[in-house]
Amino acid sequence: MEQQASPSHNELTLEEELALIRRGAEEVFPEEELAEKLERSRRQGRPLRVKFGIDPTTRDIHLGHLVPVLRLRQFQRLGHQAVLIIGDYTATVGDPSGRNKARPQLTHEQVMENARDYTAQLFRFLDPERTEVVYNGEWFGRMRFHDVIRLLSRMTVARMLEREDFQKRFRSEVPIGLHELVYPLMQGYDSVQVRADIELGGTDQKFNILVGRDLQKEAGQSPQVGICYPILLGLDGKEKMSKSLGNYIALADPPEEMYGKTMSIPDSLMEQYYELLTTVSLAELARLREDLASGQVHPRDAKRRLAREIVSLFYGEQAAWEAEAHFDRVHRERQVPEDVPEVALEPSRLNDGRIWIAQLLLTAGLAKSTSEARRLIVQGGVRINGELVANPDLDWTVETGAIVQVGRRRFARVVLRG
RNA sequence: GGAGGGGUUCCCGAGUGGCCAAAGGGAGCAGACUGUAAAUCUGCCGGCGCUGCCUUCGCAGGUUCAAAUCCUGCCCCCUCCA
Repeated sequence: MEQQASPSHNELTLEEELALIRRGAEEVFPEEELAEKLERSRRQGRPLRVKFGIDPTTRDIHLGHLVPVLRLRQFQRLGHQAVLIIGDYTATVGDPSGRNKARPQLTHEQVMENARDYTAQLFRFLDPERTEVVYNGEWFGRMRFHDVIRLLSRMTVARMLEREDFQKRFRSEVPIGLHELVYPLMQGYDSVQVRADIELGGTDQKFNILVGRDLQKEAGQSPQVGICYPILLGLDGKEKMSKSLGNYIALADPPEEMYGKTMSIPDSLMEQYYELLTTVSLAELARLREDLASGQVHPRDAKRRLAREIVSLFYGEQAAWEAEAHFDRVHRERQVPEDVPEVALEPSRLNDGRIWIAQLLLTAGLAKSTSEARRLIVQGGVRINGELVANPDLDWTVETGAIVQVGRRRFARVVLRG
């Protein structure tokens, strides 16, 4: 799939290297400095230090988090040095970038726990030989109050409040905590500490990355180049991918789910996903775009391939084909999947071997309440063994092995226990 | 510290004594169409074995036949002044 780019600089021209690096990037600033840095790196035989920071604020990471990581991997394959910053300190502050309210502040213990999971997951993609992992608590934990004050003096209130996200919150009277104003300085200071040549991040990180440049300059370092990637949109195609919006594909999702979720994205999202999440070459993507435009390729087939690519990234090609087969069985042929979760019913809870259908849906987790179950039935969304259930008052005679279905894709298999 | 504005159902946001389980929008769910796409159309969208009943409008009390709406206290947020 991906050209396993050689660690040695010499096999690629500068232009080729630049092209690989620029893939998917929405912004590189300053543009010229990137080429200069690469050029100098080649001349001196010194790999660039490419910084990427994560705040372990949650345990499960999703594809959105992965975008810069995959780009970081690209750098490694080109022979550069990844500097992975675990924001154990910054996570307890909370990055306000692009937020419409303050993040909840986590305790250091929570953060450290998350951090373990995080790094384990990321090393499925990164080359440990070329990755330096550092915790920013290393330096922030040692700072004295007067060090903090000195750091704060580098920023002006006006510059902070210019930001769109703060402006919005200010206007709509949503509180802005002072600690939130400190965040960009902390991230910027990380860059000074690790002497970053390049920092990767989402476009929402632009401000923070620029602050890093300022601080580096003041520290007498050559300022880092920022490379920002678009914020990956979620499955709905509208909002950014995020856990709280529920429009995400988690790294931990099983293959079938990854495949299915990918198939449910709007067509308009395919190109972004291809570019940011797969290793399909840019030349091939250009061709695919043409074929789609001319009708040579059905969008559905392009999406099937995308889904396979994404599953392969995590589980390998074999699993990808299996996920596809599973998908076809369930969704194209509309058969019941083979791995339906079971609902265990205790005979003692039955009346004469019967159970109220709404209660069954509730027990099976297919409805949140009997009221909801009722609605689903009335609206024609419930089937037992493929038979539409029309009566919300039905007392159903339990049959072991029966398949209860809500909507198109939620199933449960009834099992009598005892 | 002083003055003013505000806290409504998942989110935004209307509602200032009964017609309010609370307008409208968004999200979500179900149905039709389809490629588990988009767009569109229809319905639902607090709970309860549900033609009825119960619980909700920051919290706690009170007035009233009747309160999201009036009164008192408390908590939280915002703005302006300093």
